[in-house]
Amino acid sequence: MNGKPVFLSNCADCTCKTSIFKSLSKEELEQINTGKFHVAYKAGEILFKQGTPSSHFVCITTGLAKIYIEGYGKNLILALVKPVDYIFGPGVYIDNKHYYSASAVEDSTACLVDTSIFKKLIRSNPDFAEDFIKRISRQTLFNFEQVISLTQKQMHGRIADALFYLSEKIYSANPFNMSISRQDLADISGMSKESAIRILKEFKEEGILSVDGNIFEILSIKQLKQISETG
Amino acid sequence: MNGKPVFLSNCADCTCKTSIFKSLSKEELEQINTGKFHVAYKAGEILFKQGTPSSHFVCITTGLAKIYIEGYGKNLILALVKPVDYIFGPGVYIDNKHYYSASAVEDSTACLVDTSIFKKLIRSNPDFAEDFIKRISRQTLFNFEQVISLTQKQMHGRIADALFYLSEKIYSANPFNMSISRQDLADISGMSKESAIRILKEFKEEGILSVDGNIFEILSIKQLKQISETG
DNA sequence: TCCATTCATTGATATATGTCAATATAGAAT
DNA sequence: ATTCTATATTGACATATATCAATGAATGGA
Repeated sequence: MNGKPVFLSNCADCTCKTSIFKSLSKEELEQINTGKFHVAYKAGEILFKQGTPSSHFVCITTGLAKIYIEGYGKNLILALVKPVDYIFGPGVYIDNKHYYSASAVEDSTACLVDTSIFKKLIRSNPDFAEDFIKRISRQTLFNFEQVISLTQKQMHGRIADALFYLSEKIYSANPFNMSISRQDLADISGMSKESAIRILKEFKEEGILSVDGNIFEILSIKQLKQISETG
Repeated sequence: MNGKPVFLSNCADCTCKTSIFKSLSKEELEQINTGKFHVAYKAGEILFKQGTPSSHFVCITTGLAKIYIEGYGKNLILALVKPVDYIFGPGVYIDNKHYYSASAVEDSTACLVDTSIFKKLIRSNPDFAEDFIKRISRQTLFNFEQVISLTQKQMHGRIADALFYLSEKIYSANPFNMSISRQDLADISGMSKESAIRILKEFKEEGILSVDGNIFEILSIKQLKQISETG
């Protein structure tokens, strides 16, 4: 795909579709289309809050959002969500509650689709169901990596992992524009923001990372990988 | 259900079925039955190893197993699995690899069913698919609790959580026979075994817990809950 | 029964990490 | 420009936790 995804009010032609919609027929996309909302959020605004009823599937069409668990006094960022990816929490199939909160990190737009339509399609279209299960599975694997990083690595390794996550998975660039705050970086890495800042400083001093305003560049991928590995 | 589940070579009549099989018809159970293996493991034996191909769905019919990720120098126990529950890792829908290892904690027996049969049923039976998704969702919620406990609570809170997990979810008893080792307890709680032992000692001294050989009893659920809450 | 091996326990010590407080910087608003 | 607010940075300090080493207890073979 070349060029930015373009949002169209008609799902069938819209290029902002998340990839799991590819197994849906025109008529099925039409069903999605019917019960759809398109909303704009300013940076910092909350999309939904942990504990509230979850009625809609959320697809991020532009910008960047974070999903995070509000824990004991601090937040843990489970993931950043960029276009075109969707948020569909585990509560939907349990008790229709959100088990994490989501907020916009950058100005963002999102498409909301009623979960009942989604669930109906999972029952009626086995390809779609399978794609959905694959997607959950991939998310679970990501959670595994995350929990191992958070519980078995020291701070340097965790920040290294977070930097790779940002560069490779989120911004898909190496000098990248860091649109998240230091607090967010800390909430990804499971440490205090002061600690996160200190590690960044050390990386700068060792020439592994350069920071110019909000432009981050990983200067030595090899060294940083090494740090990630050795914990 | 009263009395112990009884294993029968015929799935349709066997009471060792995991609850998600309830949405399967007799013929569908017959399919499961055909490609089935029933195996006995001695305590300590490995059921499968992280990184190996995952060809079978594993249902624990007697005993107790642990599933654990082999991380950087130490293990993290993701869950204990008791009868009648099954193990079906996220790798099955990604690359047919195990992303965690499993071993028997007590002498155990298990039924193995080829994953392809399982996947076929998910495509053909929407109720079964939905039950499966519900099950994964519940597991994800459990992972969330776990990661929050591990990353945001101090050792006392984490051991408290582990003790509740054992008493409520695994042994379903209050004076309970602790069949797992201190190392396992530590691997559940994400700390060194020495630290785990020290916390247990403190709980004993404070009269919150009694330990007589392998018999553990939570003496003050209230105080222990308190410790779990305050992190 | 004794030995050998694993598991549990305890103490002493080092260190990774969080907390608190102070200051600096940058953006937004007036 | 100036003030105001949120964010970023730095330092000093307290402490939670791991590591290392030694010992004790329990378990299973021969």
